[in-house]
Amino acid sequence: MVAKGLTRATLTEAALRIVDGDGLDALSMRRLGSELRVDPMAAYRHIPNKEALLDEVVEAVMSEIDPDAVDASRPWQDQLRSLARSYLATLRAHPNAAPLIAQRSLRTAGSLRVVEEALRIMTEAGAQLADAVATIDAIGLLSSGIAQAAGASSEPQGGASADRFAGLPPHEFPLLGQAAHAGALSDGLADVLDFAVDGMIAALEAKGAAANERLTGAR
Amino acid sequence: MVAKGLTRATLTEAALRIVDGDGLDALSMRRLGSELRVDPMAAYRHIPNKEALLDEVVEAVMSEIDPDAVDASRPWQDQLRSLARSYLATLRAHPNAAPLIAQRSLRTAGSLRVVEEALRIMTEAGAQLADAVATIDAIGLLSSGIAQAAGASSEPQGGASADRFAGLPPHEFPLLGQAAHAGALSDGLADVLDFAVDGMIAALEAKGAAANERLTGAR
DNA sequence: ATGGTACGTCTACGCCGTAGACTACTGTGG
DNA sequence: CCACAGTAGTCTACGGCGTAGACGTACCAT
Repeated sequence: MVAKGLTRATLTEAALRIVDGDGLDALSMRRLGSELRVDPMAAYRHIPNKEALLDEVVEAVMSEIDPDAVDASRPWQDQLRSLARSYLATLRAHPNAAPLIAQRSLRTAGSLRVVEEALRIMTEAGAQLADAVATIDAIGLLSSGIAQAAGASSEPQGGASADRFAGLPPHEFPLLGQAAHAGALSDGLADVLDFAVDGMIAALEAKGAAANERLTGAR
Repeated sequence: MVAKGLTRATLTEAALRIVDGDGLDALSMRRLGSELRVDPMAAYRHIPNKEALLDEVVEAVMSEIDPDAVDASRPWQDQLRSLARSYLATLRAHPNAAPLIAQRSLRTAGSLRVVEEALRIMTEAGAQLADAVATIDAIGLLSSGIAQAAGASSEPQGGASADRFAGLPPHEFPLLGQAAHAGALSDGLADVLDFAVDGMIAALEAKGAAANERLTGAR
């Protein structure tokens, strides 16, 4: 009586379930085994070590992103914004896995489709490849950072992190205190990505416009 | 013969030395003890648990940033750029500690001075507080992400990460392959921050200009 | 039927964070 | 001057971790 039919996919699925439900620290090989009603060491028939399992988890999350969801008929700016939003939304669906993704994001194969798609959108709009890479890097880094921060702040207590800033000595930190009272520090995290993306779009537009003027001999 | 004169500061210093030298995983209470030629449990006379020690390490790194290094006579855009650069430079000096900072950055007191300073620069230039917060958040998140990625990529092997992308099937990922060959993926990480900051500056300028026009009734 | 192979199990090793009892020293009030 | 309380470092031990290596057991092709 062996044949529990364990596979890499089953393991990954269970691992992600544990991480989502009980946090990254809760994911141990022993816990994984008990989740699947199997000896902890059984996993090692399918993965070389825990690192590989974590890679698989990252891969699983990243493959939830659907790069084809963007409407190709919209202007490239909208496409880029939409891509960034779905990237962030996916990460926010797995806040506990965000630290993993922050460390491995660009190195995992699952995100390559999204990256390629974003590069296509921007270069077809006339952007330099290096600028496009910078933009998509920034989007990836920001998204994982935001998802991570959002996950971390909600776990310890409720939303008391804003209160800590609100209690700062107002003479030393007037603006921070003000921002805390306005809720800008805690609520606005998701807006950070939009703001940054808009900013980078503006920069790309400016560069593109300058290049066009140079080409057409205008100005 | 007891009196080794252990203090919180000594512990923090040794901890950071271990992290910088041998990586985050190398920092264990036992290792910390042996580094200071002291029983591992001795640390617990000065800190409640390892979490607190990690907080101290983050604090130590953050306090290396000197927010007064920016030249107040320069335009606010340059001040912001300079602040962002010194933030990133500090984090890059401790790449192994970057994951810690990514998780705790805004929650630690040491970074508050920098944040306050950045908010002051931007709001004095006419930016909305919420936009200023978004900008500084993005700078913090990007910097820690960049420092972390830079540290992670150099540790496993040399710089072979670019080669992995270079070996991708060119039909599926033409732009990624191109970017890899151009070195844009690995070398350009530091430029990402500059690019994003420039973009956000552009956005702030645009918003400011629009607000000014509205105020003066121009256009 | 038999031998090989894939998969799950078991035991054990050396790490980890840290609780709790113990010891040696220091500075203070009688 | 001394007892005594408090402080700082030590020791032992517990439960948990990742995983190496030996061991069974069920299947499949010969």
